[in-house]
Amino acid sequence: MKKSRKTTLSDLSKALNLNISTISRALNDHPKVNETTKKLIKEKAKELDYRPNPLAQGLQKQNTKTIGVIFPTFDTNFFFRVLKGIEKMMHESGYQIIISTAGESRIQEKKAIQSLSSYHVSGIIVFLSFEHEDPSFLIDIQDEGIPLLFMDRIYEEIDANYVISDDFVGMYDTVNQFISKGTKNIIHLQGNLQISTAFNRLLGYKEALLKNKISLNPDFIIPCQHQTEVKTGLRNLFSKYALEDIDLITCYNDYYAFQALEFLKENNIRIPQDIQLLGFANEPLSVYTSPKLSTINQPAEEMGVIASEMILQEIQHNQQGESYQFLTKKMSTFYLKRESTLL
Amino acid sequence: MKKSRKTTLSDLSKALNLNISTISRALNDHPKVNETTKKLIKEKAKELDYRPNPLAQGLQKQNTKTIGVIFPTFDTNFFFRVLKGIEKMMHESGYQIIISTAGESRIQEKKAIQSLSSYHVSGIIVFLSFEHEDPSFLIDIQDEGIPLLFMDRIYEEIDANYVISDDFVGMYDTVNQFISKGTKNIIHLQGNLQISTAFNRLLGYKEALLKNKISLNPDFIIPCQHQTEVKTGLRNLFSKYALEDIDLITCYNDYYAFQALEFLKENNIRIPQDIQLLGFANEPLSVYTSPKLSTINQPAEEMGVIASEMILQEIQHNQQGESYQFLTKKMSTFYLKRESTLL
DNA sequence: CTGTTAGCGCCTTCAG
DNA sequence: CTGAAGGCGCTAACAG
Repeated sequence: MKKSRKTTLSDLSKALNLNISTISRALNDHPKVNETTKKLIKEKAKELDYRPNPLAQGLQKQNTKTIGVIFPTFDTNFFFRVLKGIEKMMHESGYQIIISTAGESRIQEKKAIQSLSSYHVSGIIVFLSFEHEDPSFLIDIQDEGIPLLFMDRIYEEIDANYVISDDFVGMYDTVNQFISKGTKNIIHLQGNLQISTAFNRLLGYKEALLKNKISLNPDFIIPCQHQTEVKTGLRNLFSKYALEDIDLITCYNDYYAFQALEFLKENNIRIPQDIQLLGFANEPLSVYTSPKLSTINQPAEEMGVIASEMILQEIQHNQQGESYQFLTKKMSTFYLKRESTLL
Repeated sequence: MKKSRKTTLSDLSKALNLNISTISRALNDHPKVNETTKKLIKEKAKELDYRPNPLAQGLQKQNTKTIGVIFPTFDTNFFFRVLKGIEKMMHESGYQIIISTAGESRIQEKKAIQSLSSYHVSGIIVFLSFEHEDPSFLIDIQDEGIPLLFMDRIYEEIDANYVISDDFVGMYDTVNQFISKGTKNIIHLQGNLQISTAFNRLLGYKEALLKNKISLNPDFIIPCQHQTEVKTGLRNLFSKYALEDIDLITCYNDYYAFQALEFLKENNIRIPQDIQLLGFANEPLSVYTSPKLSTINQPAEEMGVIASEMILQEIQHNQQGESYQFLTKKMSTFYLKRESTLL
């Protein structure tokens, strides 16, 4: 039950009768170290299973090879897939990932980000869910030299890298396509508009109607703060409208669509014959429903990869003192027909 | 564009003309500090937005308030739910979470754990996926004073906390119950036996047959390394057996069951009238299939919570130099009838 | 109650 | 090419 300590540089230094700084240099492949001693040191290091202490390194260099990631919650699979992409890239580049979820309030969100910054992470990939009236705390973090990359949401005030999926275009194009093929009465199950993705998807829906000169029926936009409200919303709708009045239901996301699917099935409404149903996000489970859910694909994992590449780029540039030009990368979405739609 | 530095203790010290250690003590609520100066210091700290540097603290105290979590992969929703539980508890207790995925080889797995240990995390919650012939590296980490808690898998050689779901009993009880109600011919879609959960679920199946004196038909155990092999396996089975020869298909997990579901539907086999189907794990998506999947529930989020509580306990005991008695907590599973089974 | 000092493990000048 | 010394930010032991 020996509480063994990790071997440190000074352990090596003693073991080899060399100065600690020589050891340090050798291990960092400093050019001005004798090749033979370097080899000697490295061997000894391996023998004693030396592993540098990232805390000490971080304290010294003000930079740990660690990337922070902030999620609003672990609720949807989408984040999971993004994370997988991030994970892959970062580990390839030798970075650790430290994850924090922001919880349910903007105060917690702020705290989570600040806590990450105090860990001297090399950069933070941020999914923000709340509207921050005063985003200056984000700018403060950038000023401390920590690159921020925002996912899926744009802040006009903040100069940074952005990776977003094209929510607007995805919805717009798809609805447009349905209309042009004769679909008339289209519902939208709208998400929480505080969240920009919900806002943009709704916007895509509206614009597509507008473009086709279809007047907006307010009853056809059903606001749901959460997927649990979907069924009630639909019940209301159908208390006022007949089955024939509705052709297609579009949704803020796949989870909303799953709820709608259940509702329709419970009421013996056939999909897609009676009503078509369209999700958004292409969650992996959407292939398992029956009928299989048609949806709009979002390249989640790829978004993670791209985000990682971008923030790594920025980090590198900063380290070398070069200037860096921020980018906004829009990931394209596309309509994925399965069984819950006809077209 | 000022590259502002974070405010440190010595900044406060200068600003207030007080010794740095007084500042430190005041901020840590050390009893022997004058209440007025303490108040003064805290106000100044807030004013300058002082936040302690966890790297420095960690270096000093050999203990960061951080918990490492190792996952084999981000593939299944189960981990996600466990993570949610961990997340909740840890943030309540003021711990950060640092996540690492182990990747596809035992070498990477080892590296991931060691890397976490070098971060001086306060503890590590470990999902191991591979068989390690020489688990001494795990013991080394324990010797360094870092508590390890293993999830969902037991290592006889390693003294530690364990949280596992009762795979054996879950499968055993359920199959037993089906048999006692007259179900005869039961298939098991077996997972990769390297993984102990797969092994235990298979074992539960076998023992249930044994207990009821049903002889084991080797054709009825279909080994699948991965869910992608399920359909082929079933195709083979049905090339040899008729529909009437099979009453129930049990599965290593829900994903296997989803594949089986697809296969059965593709072949116009009715569920549950012709064949019943039983999953394992109660993945959230299992309610969205049709028919809805009957499964064996695993309390994923709760497992995360319990694991967190246990490792936090151990950490606390260690810090106070008390002795600590390791526990093995078995989370109970239960049969959850939905629509894909009759009983 | 407060100040002084040393050190956690590492890197980086500056000398030699 | 190698050694000595200082410091990153913080805490803890020892004085006063």
